[in-house]
Amino acid sequence: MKNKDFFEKVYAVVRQIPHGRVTTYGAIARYLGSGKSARVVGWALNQSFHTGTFIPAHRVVNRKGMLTGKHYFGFEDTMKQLLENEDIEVINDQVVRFRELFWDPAENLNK
DNA sequence: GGTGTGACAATGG
DNA sequence: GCCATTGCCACAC
Repeated sequence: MKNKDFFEKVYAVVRQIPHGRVTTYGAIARYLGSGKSARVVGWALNQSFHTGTFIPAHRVVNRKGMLTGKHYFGFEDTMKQLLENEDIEVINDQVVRFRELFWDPAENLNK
């Protein structure tokens, strides 16, 4: 098995994020079992664009609920628009009620 | 195979 | 509770 499987898992989890919900890199990392490889999760999303594999990365934010990677969408407004389309309030690149919209894959997907 | 980087997280002050 | 530093894992060069 190649370590690239890690990327596949990341993509799979992000795709399984329900509509109108958001999650954090750390939650995904823990779900994958790495736990401390939260950075790799974000990195995988960045590579996903390069590989052509699109995933709702706008639903994935850091633990602060901030849209750190909005710039990677091409246009900063793109990520914000997508979130607004999901009934998610985004103010100043920050998800409002992020704590309420937080979706933990480890509990919902029940690994 | 070692070094550097990265859309982070946890801990300490 | 916020700011600064450290640790961490995976991938590219």
